[in-house]
Amino acid sequence: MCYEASQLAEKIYREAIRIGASDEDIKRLKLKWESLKEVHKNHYHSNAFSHEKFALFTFKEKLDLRLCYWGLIPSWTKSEQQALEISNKTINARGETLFEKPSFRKAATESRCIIPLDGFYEYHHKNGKTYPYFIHAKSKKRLMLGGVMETWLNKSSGELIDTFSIVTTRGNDVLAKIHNNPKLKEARMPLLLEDKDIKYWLNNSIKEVQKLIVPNITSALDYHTVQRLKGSKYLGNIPEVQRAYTYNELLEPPSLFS
DNA sequence: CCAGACGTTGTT
DNA sequence: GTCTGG
DNA sequence: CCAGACGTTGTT
DNA sequence: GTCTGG
Repeated sequence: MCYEASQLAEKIYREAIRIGASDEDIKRLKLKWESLKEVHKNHYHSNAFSHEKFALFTFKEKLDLRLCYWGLIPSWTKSEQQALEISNKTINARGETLFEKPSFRKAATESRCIIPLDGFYEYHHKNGKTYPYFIHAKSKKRLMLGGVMETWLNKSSGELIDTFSIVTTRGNDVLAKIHNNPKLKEARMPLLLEDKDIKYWLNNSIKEVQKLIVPNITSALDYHTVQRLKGSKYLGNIPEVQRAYTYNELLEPPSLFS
C-alpha cells in the first residue's frame, strides 16, 4: 500500500531520461516544469488524504509532465461532494483488479502514468503500537511508481481536475522485513517499476502492461524508522520528517550470550 | 425496474 | 473494541 | 492506512 | 458510465 509519500521538486523533469525521452522531450518538459514548479511544493511528507498535487508523467502523443491531485476522481463523478468521497477511496488501486473496477478501468486502459517519488512511508506494528518507516531508493534515486490518472470536469465550477491513483501489488521481501513477522501472509506495496519497464507501462498493450504488475526492485530499497507522522509529535512537512529516528522498543533485545 | 455504489488495507 | 474522518 | 472518537442539546 | 442489490 502507499498512503503517505515524499516528492521533492528538484529537477523532476530529468526523470524523463529514465523513460527513454529524447533530447527534444527533455527540452520541452524542462520548459513546462519551469511553469509547473511555481505551484509545486516539496512534499517531504504528504498524507494521501489531504489530496495534494504531485508531478507525474503521462504519454498520449508525447511524453508529458503534469500536476495531479492524489485520489482519483472518475469522469462519471457527478458532484463535488461525491468527488471528495470517492477520492478518499481511490488513493491506491489494486493491480489485480485494475482493469475491472468501475473507478479505474477507464484510467487503466487510457491513461496510465508514472509517479516519481523520493520515498514513501509504511507502518510497522509491534505490541499494539505503530512505527512509521521511510522507504526510499538506495543511492538517492527516485522511485518510479506505476499509476493511473483521470481528468474530472467539475460541472459546478467548469474546472478540469487532474487526479491519480497509485497501483499496488503483492509486497516484496523488504516489506516483509518491515512487517517482521515471517508468517505474515500478504503485505502490499506500490508498483515500483524498473527503468527498463517504465516506458512499457506508459504505452504498451493491456496484456503487456498486466505482466508488469508484480513486486519489483527489492534490492534497491532502503528504509529506516522516522518520527510520528500524525498527532502532536508530527513534525510537519519539513525535511526532518524523513530523517532516521530510533525507537528503543524496536531495538533487538540484548542477547544473553553476546 | 430504480437507487445507489463505484475502494483499499491487514490481525506486531 | 470498533467505527469514522482525513 | 492511522488517529481519534466513542454523545446530546438546540440555534452565534 | 455501468453494475449490483433489492
